[in-house]
Amino acid sequence: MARYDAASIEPKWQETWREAGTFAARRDEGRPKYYVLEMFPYPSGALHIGHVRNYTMGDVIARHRLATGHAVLHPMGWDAFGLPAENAAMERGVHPGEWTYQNIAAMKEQFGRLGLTLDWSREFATCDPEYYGQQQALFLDFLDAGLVYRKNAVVNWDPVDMTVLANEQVEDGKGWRSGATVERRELTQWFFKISDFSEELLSALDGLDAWPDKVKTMQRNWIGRSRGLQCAFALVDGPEGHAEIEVYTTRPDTLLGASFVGISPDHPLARRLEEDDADLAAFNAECRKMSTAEEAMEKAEKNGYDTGLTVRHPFDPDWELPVYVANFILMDYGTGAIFGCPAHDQRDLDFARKYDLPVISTYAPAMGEEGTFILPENGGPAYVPPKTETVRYIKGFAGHEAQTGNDAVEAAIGVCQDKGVGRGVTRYRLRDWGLSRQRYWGCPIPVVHCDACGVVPEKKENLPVRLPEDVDFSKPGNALDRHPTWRDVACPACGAPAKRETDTMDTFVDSSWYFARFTAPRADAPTDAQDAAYWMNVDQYIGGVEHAILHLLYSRFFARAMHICGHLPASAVEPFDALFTQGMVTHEIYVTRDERDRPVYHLPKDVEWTESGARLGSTGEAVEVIPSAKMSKSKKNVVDPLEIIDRYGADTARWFVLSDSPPERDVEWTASGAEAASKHLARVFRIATEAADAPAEGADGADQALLREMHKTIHDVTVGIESFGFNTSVARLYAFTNTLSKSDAGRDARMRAARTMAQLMSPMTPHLAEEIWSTLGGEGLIATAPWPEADPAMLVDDEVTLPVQINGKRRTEITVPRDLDRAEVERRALDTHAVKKALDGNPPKKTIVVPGRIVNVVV
RNA sequence: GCGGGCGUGAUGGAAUGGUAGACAUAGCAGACUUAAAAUCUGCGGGCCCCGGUGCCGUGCGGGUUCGAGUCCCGCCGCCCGCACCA
Repeated sequence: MARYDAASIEPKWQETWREAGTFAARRDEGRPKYYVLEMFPYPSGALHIGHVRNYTMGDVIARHRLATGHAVLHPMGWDAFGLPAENAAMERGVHPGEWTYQNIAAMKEQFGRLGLTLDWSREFATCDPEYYGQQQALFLDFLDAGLVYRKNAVVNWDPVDMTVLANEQVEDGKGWRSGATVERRELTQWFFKISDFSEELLSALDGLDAWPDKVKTMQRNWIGRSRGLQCAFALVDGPEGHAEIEVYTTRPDTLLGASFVGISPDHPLARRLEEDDADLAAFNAECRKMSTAEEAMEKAEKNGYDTGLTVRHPFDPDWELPVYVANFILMDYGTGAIFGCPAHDQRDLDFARKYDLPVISTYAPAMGEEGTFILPENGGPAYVPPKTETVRYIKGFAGHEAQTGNDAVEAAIGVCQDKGVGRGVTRYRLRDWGLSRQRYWGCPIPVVHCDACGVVPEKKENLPVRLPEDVDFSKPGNALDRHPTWRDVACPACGAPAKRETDTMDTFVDSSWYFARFTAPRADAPTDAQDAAYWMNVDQYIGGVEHAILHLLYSRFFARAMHICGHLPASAVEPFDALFTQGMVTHEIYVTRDERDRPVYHLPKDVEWTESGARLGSTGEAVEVIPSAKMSKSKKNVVDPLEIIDRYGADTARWFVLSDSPPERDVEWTASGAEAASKHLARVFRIATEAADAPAEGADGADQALLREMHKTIHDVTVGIESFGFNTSVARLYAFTNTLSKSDAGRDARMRAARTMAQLMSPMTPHLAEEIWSTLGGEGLIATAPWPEADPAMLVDDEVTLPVQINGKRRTEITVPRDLDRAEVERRALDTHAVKKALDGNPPKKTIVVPGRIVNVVV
């Protein structure tokens, strides 16, 4: 009897599939198409177990669809631009391109061992000039269509390294390399006009039925449509040209609770006032020494600076309110100015208490709902009920005394407009997408700056604008910008000497259309109309929930923009029909500190466990263990799946990552269990191949019992795969293995059951399945054999056991024919000893019979 | 801070509002074996006047329901995102 030997089986079948071209995607108008896509990886150089989980899930879907007769597109590529390559260049002196392509080669080899159904003929990396050249063509088309523009925006500036920092590179307000305090600096940058699509991107979410609700909710909140009032507070003795402050508020119903007006440190008035006020200039400078990350701003202590100016309340010219510059007001949102209503906003209340400003409630809980309510002016917290709740207005000026916040806001807007105080507006939180990056390793923005002509787009025939190879990474900053000659170019318009743009594109641009490029990866335009029409949309997109907002929103925008420019059909403006967000694989993090107390991360395989705790295997240095977090290259808490593949085979790794944890949930990686998965596959192989040696005649009824169980398994496993319940499919297959091993059925039934089991396992453990299939005389490749179908007649049992509850607690059970009518079920339940005893001769108060499920008797 | 999610035995987890703990891992006991490995069988939430038609039990506290792990409200803990990490 042959033993299960993954090391010999797996390469054999991989070779067979490769030679047969089993997984090459072909347009076939006679079949339904199915495009399954997992978010493509950053080529860190090492496949980690999170990748294995992610790509195995997609592979299960792809293999299942292949078996159900679909023309499947399952491509793979590399999200290859980005910071890590530049960091490697600075740390090790290796060129980012060389480093990246080496990593790609290494990872591709690792991918190859997993037995995935990938069509490698469509592979590309976003750093390939062929890809980013097409991306530059898209940029030029977007520019033509008015979807791109330039404006000033703030960046994190490291004054020592003289370079722009990513938010990730700012730690506690300091640059990660220099340790210098980071400042904000304004640069002219390129923007995509995603805000033009705010309403469209919001309302179209309603049609995405196969997206997780949580992702749609996050996107809705991110886009953040709000209805409010824009109105002006007239300045008393303001500087010239500053007659009033325009504010935006979503709570105009609280206008009579206003106690101050706050403006952003970047507000034009704040900038004007700091010219004459050194203290304010210092305050603003301090505010600008903050990371551009919104999170940092929200967490920072709320500070204000009293400008000494006052404004008049729009309803009462005698009511003057102080004007503060406040560090928590964003210039990017609304008008960069607010009025503060401390009674109904905790942040404003904290601010008012800090600067001794009045607190004026405009509403309080409705009559009869006061409970232990304390007015904020009497020391209570800010009263901020949901806008849907009915409250009682103390200082209302519009609508009823008792009304919901929503009604009050609309009424207030109406009254204000009638009075000529402001106007109702709809706003969105979503900001335009700044795509400029001051870095080398990205897609060059294909424009030229000419003294005479201004900003001139590069000619399409000159694309791609290639990155230069000879670059210097000995200094921080943009290596492209300091290249001696690359910038020098003739103006595409007038031919005079001009300078290339040295900013490159955000890597989110690269990943915002790769799914479309996969449909025609070698086309000499961004897409090919026929291929796009055939393959789009992505039927199933799979990736991490960490991409729930930015990547997915940007891709939705890009698909619309590409449609406007003629690169995608109208049917593809929502590019992902179904989305699944798989959980992350987490792992402990191991850290030591360098001489400047900065963290140095270590791979789990470099850490050894001794009695005295975790230590570095190489030096014995003690290692600090930080609790599990998302596996990331930067934290180095990654596990090498190759070790498992080397030891047990790819099928074991695949089986293991699919079992146990539900795919949408995070899973903590532990080494234990791989052994068990491997044993199980060996058992499956043995039980399946032994079926051929079974006696021709089985025990009475055993064939029928086995086949009945087989059909139930087909049903359950299929449902599991189609609903991303891979762990339950695996569990069901474990159970069926036990059934088969204990069965007394005859040879034919057992071989049939074993072949079916192999088919059901084939999406998860494809090599093992092929081996069993061929051993048991299956026809052709199991990869393309038609998926088994469950016979509905075999799924139902003749008798069912119903639990009988008394007052909701299970007390006994009855076994009845499946179709027994409700009244008879009730009669039999009431006839049980337990129920009769509980009733004690009295009639039941109520009896609930749920056919096929349960009986509940209320006494 | 704001937005979103998650929380069930020692462990991973199962459960259209209907028998909580399927399936598996670790563990324990047994069979086979000179022995080990492999394999097979069984046990497997807690408590107790422990074999009973017994009590408790799905992070904590309330609520809705004939019935709640599941729905609602309020907490606690952990995780993700916050626009220049990808």
